[in-house]
Formats: sequence, structure tokens, C-alpha cells
Amino acid sequence: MSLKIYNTLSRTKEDFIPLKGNQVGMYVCGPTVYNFFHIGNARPFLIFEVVRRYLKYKKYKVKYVTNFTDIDDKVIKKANEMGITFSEVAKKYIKEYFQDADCLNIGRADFYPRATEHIPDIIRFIQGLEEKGYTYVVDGDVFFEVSKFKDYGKLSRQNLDDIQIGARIELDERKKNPYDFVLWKKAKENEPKWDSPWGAGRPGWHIECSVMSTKYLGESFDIHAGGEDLIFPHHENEIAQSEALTGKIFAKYWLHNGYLNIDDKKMSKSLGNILTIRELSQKYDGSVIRHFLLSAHYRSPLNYSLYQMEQSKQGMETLNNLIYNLNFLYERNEFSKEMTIESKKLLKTVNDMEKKFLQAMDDDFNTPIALSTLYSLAKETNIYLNKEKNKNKEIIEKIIQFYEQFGNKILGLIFKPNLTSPEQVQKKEIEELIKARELARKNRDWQTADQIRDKLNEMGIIIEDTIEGTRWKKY
RNA sequence: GGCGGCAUAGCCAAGUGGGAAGGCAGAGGACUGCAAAUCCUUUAUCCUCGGUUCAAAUCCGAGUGCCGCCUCCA
Repeated sequence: MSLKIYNTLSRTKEDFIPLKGNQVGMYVCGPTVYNFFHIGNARPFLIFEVVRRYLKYKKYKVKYVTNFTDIDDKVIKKANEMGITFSEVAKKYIKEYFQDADCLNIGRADFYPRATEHIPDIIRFIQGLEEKGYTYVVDGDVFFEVSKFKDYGKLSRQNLDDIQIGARIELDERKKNPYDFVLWKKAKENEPKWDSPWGAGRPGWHIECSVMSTKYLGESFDIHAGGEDLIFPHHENEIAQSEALTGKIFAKYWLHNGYLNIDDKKMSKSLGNILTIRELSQKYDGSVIRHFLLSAHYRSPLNYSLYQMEQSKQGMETLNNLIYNLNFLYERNEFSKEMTIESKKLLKTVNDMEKKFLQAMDDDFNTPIALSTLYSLAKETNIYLNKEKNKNKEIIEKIIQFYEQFGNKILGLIFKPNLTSPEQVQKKEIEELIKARELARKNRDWQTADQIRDKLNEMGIIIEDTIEGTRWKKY
């Protein structure tokens, strides 16, 4: 089975063939660290890390890089508001980033380069462009001259002559072309600054990504990803400056995720309709938020609503229940070696779902279909668990593995498997109560049985009677 | 003005020529001492009109509606 990826550059699904053997270099535009990140920001962080998980599953050696933009207008503004330095702001929100990323079970990148740690690299890069004649300087600002790069617009399919000048852009009289962009920005008073051949200043926005991606992944690398709003001008400009300097293809595959909307509007700081992960995680488990973000294909728009979150919560509960139930059974260890018709049927379902899952992921990371296989298998498994008296250990193990490998490792949904491992003391107490209730039930003393159940409920324990005996879980 | 996306059940969401996946919610039922968990049943003129085709949710044309990029933005 071959992996197909939609490439923004060609606007088609292409076979994925890495530049060098089975090694994959991947760069995802990371956050500007001046605030908690919101659920819209979370989408690319999460989905492209799932891409990485899947590539690893496919035995690729992936080098995954994501940056922190730790110096720009917003960081400076925040520093002034808080009365601390810009680097303290960055430090704080990098820490907060990791807390929220961990909550969503977003795996760590291999490198987290920061703009301010690469100033010399950035200066060298700009000097290279200067030597090749792509730049001009006006009052200490260094600009990239877009018209000198013949492929400008190839990613966003914009034609320089056709872009309406001034549609929404404020004209900077000093620019030769309105789409020329700043590589190096002269420092204003009281702003953080670094020395450079063009005077004291700081890097422009686009340059850091070009510099740091090529530094860690080479002049040409495989995958560059980010939100679709970055296509123009950010990624277009990255291509321009990188390919102008090296004369080589910058990134082979460009992946962009669709927006996350809220009330059918884009979630953005300027509209003030943002919802941070920090806020949301007060109410929902990280795996529920994850489930929600994976419930639509990554290139489709996805609308946030409370109702939707509740749907994801319910869905996760169904899956969690299955995992509970499987583990309960597994701990009992009362299996049959017999391979009945029902067992064979279920085995076939597992194999079918496995195949379907992989096909879905191979087709441009179709996570909604991948998720659906988790549910289809859950239903078949529940039917088996209810009906079949001769439960087959091999199959139960295979199903547990399916959820571990696909649900947990690839999709990153963490199931809550350890239903029966709270503190030992309590566990003992619970089991004694259950025994007492069993006895009462045997004697058809429903009143006592129900009293015990109520007591357990107060302890946060839910009782479920099954043909294998009473199982319990903590919620 | 230039570029691009979307329209499938009450809700979410797959599906790009030949059986309309999956989930959530609702209703009814089964199981249970009662529950819980689970299962079963039930819901779609695929935005409209026209065209191509033996065959269209899927391709083509027109229309309607919604959204995004071209300003910092994931």
C-alpha cells in the first residue's frame, strides 16, 4: 500500500516518495509564544504530529522540527503589558505550550529551534541573498525584492500582476513592490535588538522558518506544513527567499490544514472569539478534544461547538467502556482454546478493520474513516462479548493490540485502561463490598444489594453485572 | 478585483461513475431482580436547474447560499 499526500503545490494527491531513501525531514510552523494557544492553533500541531506518527508506523525515519517564534511585535507588546522582558514572555509561554501540548498528547518534536538562538544564521542567510542581488536596504530595513524571483506565486497561485494592490494592504512607500517583504527590521527605540551589517535590529517574520528548517533538515527537505492561512504570504515568501539563495527546491510536499471555526467564523485573536486549550481542558479530557479534532479530515473546515464536544465525549466513552470491558475479561483469564464460528467471524472483522484503517491513513490521512474502524470493531466485539461463551484469548489479545496500536499509538487517543487500579486499600474494600452484594443477591435480598451498590456509587464506583461476574469501574 | 474552499439525515462526518460508511442525539424494543454496560429496530428526493452516460452525491455547465486568503494569524 502506498501513501498518498495532498500537496498544495500541485493541488493534487501525490505518491509520497521521500528525497532520501526512507528518511523524512518534516517542518511544521510553530507558535509565536506570547499567549496560551487556542483550539484553532492546536489543529495543525496535533494533526501534523499524527502524520509523523503514521510515517513512523510506516517505518520512515522522521526528523520532526517545529519552531517557536520568540521575537516579534506581539511578543514585544506583551512584554510591555506585563512589564517583563520579551525573553521572559517567551520562556513563560513555551512552558505553557508544553503543558497544553502534553494534555493533548502531542508528541515532542526532535528540535524546537527559536529565532533568537539563530541570529547569526539568519544574518548569514540574508547576506547570501544580498550577494545574489535579491535585496535592497532602506533606512536600515532590508527588503526581499519579489520581482527578482521568477517563481514567485507558485504555491499560492498568485500572479504578481494580478494581485490587487492595496486591497487590504497598507502601502509602504519605501517598497519597490508592495509584496516585497522585510528580511531584517531596524530596531525602534527600546526594542530588543541585535547587531548586524545593516545596523541594530531584528529578523523579519518569514526568515526564521527558512533559516531554521534548512539548518536542521538541509536545503531541500520533504514536508513543510502549517495552517492554510500561511500559504500566502508566509510560505510563499519562505519559498522565494530559500530557493533564491540555494537554487534548489525548498520543500517537496506542502501540507495545509483547514480552519477551525467557532460559530462558523474563523477563530482569531482579532475577532476575540478564541478558546484556549487551557480553558477547554478544564471541562474536557485531552483525548476528547483530540477526538473532536480528528473527527473531520484535516483539510476540511471544522466547526467548534459545545454540542460537538459532547458528541466526542460520548464517543470516547463508548470506546473507553470497551477497553474497560476487555481488560476485565483479560484479568479474569477464563478463556477457551476453541475457535468457534463466532470467533472466526470476529477475527475476520479485526483484519478487515486493520486493512481499512491503513487504507484510510494512506489516503491523505483520512482520520474520520480511521476513527470509524475503531467504532465498527467495538460494535462487533461487544456482540461477541455478549453472545460468545467460549471467548478466545488470542482474539481478545488481538483486539486489545488493535486499539493500542491504532487508537493509542497512531491516533494518540489515550484510553483509560486501568479501571481496577486505584489505591490498594480501597480496592480491597471495594471487592469485599462486591462480595457482600453477591451474597445478598444470591439470597434475593435486593434491598441490601441495592444499599451496597448505592454505597459504592457514593465512592465513585460503578457496578456492572455480567455473565462473568460483577465488574466495576471508577469514574 | 485576483486566488481558493465548502454545500450529504435532527447534529457531526466519510464517500469523486454502478450497494449512501461511521459516530452523536431522539423514539421503540431486548437483556437485567432493578440498574449499568451492551445489542436490535427506526430516520437521506446527497442545495437548485440543465447536460453527458446504460448508470451521477460523484463528471460538465449555469445558478443560489456560506466561508477563507490577498493585513498579524494555525
